[in-house]
Amino acid sequence: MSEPQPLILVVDDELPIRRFLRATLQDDYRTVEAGTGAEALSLARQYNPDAVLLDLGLPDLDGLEVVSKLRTWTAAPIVVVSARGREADKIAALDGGADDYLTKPFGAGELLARLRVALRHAARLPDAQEVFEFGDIRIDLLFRNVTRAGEPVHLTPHEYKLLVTLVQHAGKVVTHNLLLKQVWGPGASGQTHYLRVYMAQLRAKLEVDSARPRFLITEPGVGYRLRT
Amino acid sequence: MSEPQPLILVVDDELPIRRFLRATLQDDYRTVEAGTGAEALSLARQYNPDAVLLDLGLPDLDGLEVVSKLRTWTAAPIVVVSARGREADKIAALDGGADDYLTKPFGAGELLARLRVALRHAARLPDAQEVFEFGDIRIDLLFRNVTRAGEPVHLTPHEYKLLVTLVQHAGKVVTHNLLLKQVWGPGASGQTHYLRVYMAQLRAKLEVDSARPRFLITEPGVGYRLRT
DNA sequence: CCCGATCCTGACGCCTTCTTGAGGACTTGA
DNA sequence: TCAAGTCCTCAAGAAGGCGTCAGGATCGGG
Repeated sequence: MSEPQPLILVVDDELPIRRFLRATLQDDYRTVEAGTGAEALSLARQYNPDAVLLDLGLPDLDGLEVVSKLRTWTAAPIVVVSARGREADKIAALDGGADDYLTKPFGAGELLARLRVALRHAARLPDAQEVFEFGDIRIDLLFRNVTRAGEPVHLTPHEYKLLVTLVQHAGKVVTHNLLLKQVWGPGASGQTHYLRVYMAQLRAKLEVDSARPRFLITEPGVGYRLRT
Repeated sequence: MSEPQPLILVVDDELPIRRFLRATLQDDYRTVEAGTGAEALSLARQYNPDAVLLDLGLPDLDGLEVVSKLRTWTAAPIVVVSARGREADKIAALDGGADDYLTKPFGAGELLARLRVALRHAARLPDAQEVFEFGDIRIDLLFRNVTRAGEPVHLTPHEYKLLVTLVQHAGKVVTHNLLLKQVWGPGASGQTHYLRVYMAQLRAKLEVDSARPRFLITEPGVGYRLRT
């Protein structure tokens, strides 16, 4: 059985360019096309593409916003295509979560090669798990849902990010600095007090006895760990 | 335990460019430099860098050959930097195993951003399992877990660092000064009493008979050794 | 503009960990 | 046998990390 062709979400508001991209990709990939940022986000949810080809110049949303919105729930590679060639634009996009940045005009061959690189990277990743369960806790990364014994648990943004970071390293010790960087961004290094406060809140919401946690384990002097 | 700066192998035969790259990288990374392909391969083996920055125009080997040779044994990201901007060159390099391709001239900011992308990808790859076992003791460096006969053993930060240092030189004698430097940092030189106290604690937690240690061996006047 | 949710910050007590010291055992060589 | 150096053990006080709580600042939606 041959593998199905990867699915690429193509996002561009100009029809001629979409046509060019479609023609370029059609031999090796299946494509889905969106003309606006909102449409892109909706189709991405719907089709869960293997990669996204994204033009930054969209009529409704800023391209960077699309990138960061996508990044909240998917690790699929995003290749940005843009007429803007300024270095600051490239840096913003790449640091914002894009995996590559191509400046128009570019050759079809280079686009395909860079797309192959992106898909190569994605293929090496372990399948991104979307649902985690431990005890009576259930975490759905796709829908940003957390339930305990079936009951929905409301988490604030920081609490949720903290939990996700722990979940993504399930079983391993996650150092204070890594947690701080993931949740509060770089520059929060050393503010371990944040972690104490938010871990306490997470425990209050998820643990039976927050004084004797079963899952959210403290590793003194090092960090925290999610026991599976 | 703070995370060390990533190590970048910089390969370019022109000294001024190497200097430029070094200056660009020096705030965020440690660098190793090579001027030829052969040197690059040898240094890569020796240092196992987190990423490689490679100029294709080398005096001895073809740049593509360096890429494919590296790819036979390492998955570290390779960012190609080249004066050749022809599309065919880019395609060949990217399909040959490079992860990105920058055409000179390029901005320092873009280089750094693309390097961050490359390292971000590498960080998501599954880590190599690092487990050491001797007797009924099992040490998992990745999970920071220590078990004895299957039962988890709780170690304080200093105890754990001390054990890790010994494990990393398993079988060999580790001098007092090296242990002190690794665990207590520079400036603790001469405080061998620390070692006595902490070795005693380790033995109490890991050995059957701490008076007759099977693994944590004293080398009088020199240091300690982990017998395997 | 107001209100609620969320985030930051500080204070406090508890507990673990680290440091330091003292005493005794062992080894080695004179 | 003695002396000197090195090592082990035990314990107590100091230091620092952690959990908890609550007040006030800040943010965002209505």
